[in-house]
Amino acid sequence: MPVITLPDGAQRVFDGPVSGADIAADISNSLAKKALAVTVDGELTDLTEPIEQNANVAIITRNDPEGLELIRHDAAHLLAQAVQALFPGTQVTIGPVIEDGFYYDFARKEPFSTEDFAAIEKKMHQLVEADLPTTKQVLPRDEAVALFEGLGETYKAELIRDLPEGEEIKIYHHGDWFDLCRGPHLPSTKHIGKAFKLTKLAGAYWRGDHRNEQLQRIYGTAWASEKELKAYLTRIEEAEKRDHRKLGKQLDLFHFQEEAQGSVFWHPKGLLMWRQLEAYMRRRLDEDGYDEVKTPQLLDSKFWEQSGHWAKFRENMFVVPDEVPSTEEGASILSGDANLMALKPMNCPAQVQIFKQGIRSYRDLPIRMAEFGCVHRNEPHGALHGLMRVRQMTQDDGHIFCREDQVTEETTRFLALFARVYNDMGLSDIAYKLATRPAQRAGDDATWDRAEAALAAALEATGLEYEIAEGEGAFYGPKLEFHLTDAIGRTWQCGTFQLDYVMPERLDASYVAEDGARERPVLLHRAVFGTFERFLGIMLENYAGRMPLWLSPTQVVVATITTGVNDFAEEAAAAFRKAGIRAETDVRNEKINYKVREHSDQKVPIIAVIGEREAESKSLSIRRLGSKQSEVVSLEEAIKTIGLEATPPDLRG
RNA sequence: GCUGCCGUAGCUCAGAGGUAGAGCACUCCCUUGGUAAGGGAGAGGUCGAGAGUUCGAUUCUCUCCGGCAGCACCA
Repeated sequence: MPVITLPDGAQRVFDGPVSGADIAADISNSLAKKALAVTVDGELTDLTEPIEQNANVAIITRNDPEGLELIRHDAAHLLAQAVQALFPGTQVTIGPVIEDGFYYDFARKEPFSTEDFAAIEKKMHQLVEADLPTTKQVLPRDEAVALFEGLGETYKAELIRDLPEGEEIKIYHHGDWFDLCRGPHLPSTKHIGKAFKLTKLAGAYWRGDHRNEQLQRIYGTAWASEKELKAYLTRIEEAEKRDHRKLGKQLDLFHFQEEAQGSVFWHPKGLLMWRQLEAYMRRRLDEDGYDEVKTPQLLDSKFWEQSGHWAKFRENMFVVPDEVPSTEEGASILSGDANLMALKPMNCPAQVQIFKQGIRSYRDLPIRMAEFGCVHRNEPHGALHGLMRVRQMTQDDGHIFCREDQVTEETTRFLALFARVYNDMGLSDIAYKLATRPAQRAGDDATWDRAEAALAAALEATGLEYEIAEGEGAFYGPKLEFHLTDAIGRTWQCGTFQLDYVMPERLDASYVAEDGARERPVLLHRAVFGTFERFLGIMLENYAGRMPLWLSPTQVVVATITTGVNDFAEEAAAAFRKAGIRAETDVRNEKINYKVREHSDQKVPIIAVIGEREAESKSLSIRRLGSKQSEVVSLEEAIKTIGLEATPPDLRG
């Protein structure tokens, strides 16, 4: 006699096992029609699954978040079903739900093309129309393997073999098509609805390993209603306009060209933003007890061998011989006797050399060393992505050398600095991750245990929510990663904080402890922005190019209405500049409408218009970006208020 | 690096087996106009590079280079 408790607290008693469908029907006819699945004591399950004991049950419809998940999951099956109907011989593999949609990975010799999408979608719609019922079948492992192997579905058979012992092997049928699946699923294909669309086609490695064969992945998006689908597509379209690569071109901030792929040509306006960020960060670091240093670009390979980077990353380093090759030898000199140097891919070994000069005492610690360090990494072609992933980048890098008993305090201190900076930048959507030991690593397990525990403890103390990124740590230590999201939802690691017991050992850094013994310092690698390149990319997308006043390359454009007032315009602009405000004039023989439009397109935050009236009274008509209003104020007043507003956040009173 | 798609004027894009087009931007002329495009004229292209097919290729085929999306990688 199961007692079913519904979300509103109401209870219903049934005299035997009861399914979600029965319960929905018991409540109302309309609910029975809308029901997609149920949660039983919080666990999502099929509508047909019998419930034999007392339970809290909620009926899931397409308007519930779980309902949307189901729609997407079923849409993935639908895609596979349609593809196998249209392209016989295609093998299915996996097809999970992802943010905003789903994908399915297929194995097929011939490539799919996005031109196939129309036909596939059409087939999918037909299958929805056909309203194929879903049925579940549980099979013994051997039979399941045999079933899929018999169909030539070797990937599925492999998946079944690898399922943990004791796990129920479930096959879901949609009409006469079926797939191995954990479930649950919608009652029938009709419930998927019409609000789906195939979006892109890409390669993906079987089981995420590049040594395996590559599959063809078809992505799709699916929603509870066509209205939501349309809203999603519009949202993506809008977001693409905020792409920092587009903004970089439109606003004349930077460019790339193939003679220096992955490296940025910074134009004057882009560099102005960079300079504001750099000056800001330098002030923050000064205030927080860092000593700024500058280390060489090219270092002997022996440092990289010592540090372990040579073994792990040589392929991704720019290596140069340290002598001028003669023409005949030139070609082979890299593999010859010449001593090898490398452009630094990171700053730590170089900064450690500064630490190692002279003898350090425990009294000197912590030493906080900072560097705006330009590094080069030969990233794979396919990895390059605008400012987000480049080959030459400048990190706001820093290394803290401290005693073990200072680790917690330094971590906390860094987290406070990080929070201050991101707050000043107006960035709040940050994901915190604790990246733990990777498979290939240096240092023994006891050291890793210690390092991971220390980082976790410091993080816990801050109360920040974080997720564990298993195996994602650096080869020398665990990391705290700070991820930000770009315009279309991709996430990028910006800041980082790494706890390292290995590098000091390898590079033989030590200090004299209280008892006179030599001790290894703990090395904390840290960056707040990460790199200026990526951080600027994130900022541009975050603000859609409308940067806060203090970061705007041009803060004010003084635009004239007639040439008769040009002198006053020049006078006003000069006065702005004298007050530290970045001002330009626009005295072209153009209409004011035209000028307003052009500077608005260029996202200039303030346009100061001068006509006869303003010139006479030594005033300006101030128009803010995004506003249609304008306000006439005296030149002195404008300088005062704009000057105040343009003050970097850390310098405001 | 892998898979798929793309590469035409400074920018955004159209085009087709027979010597290439638009809008904006640019230059010049007219216009002195009050808050998101005033008018006219002009200049601008080895159609990413190379090879092949063809009487003829920017268009078709192949190779390379670059870009985009995803995967893999990311000290």
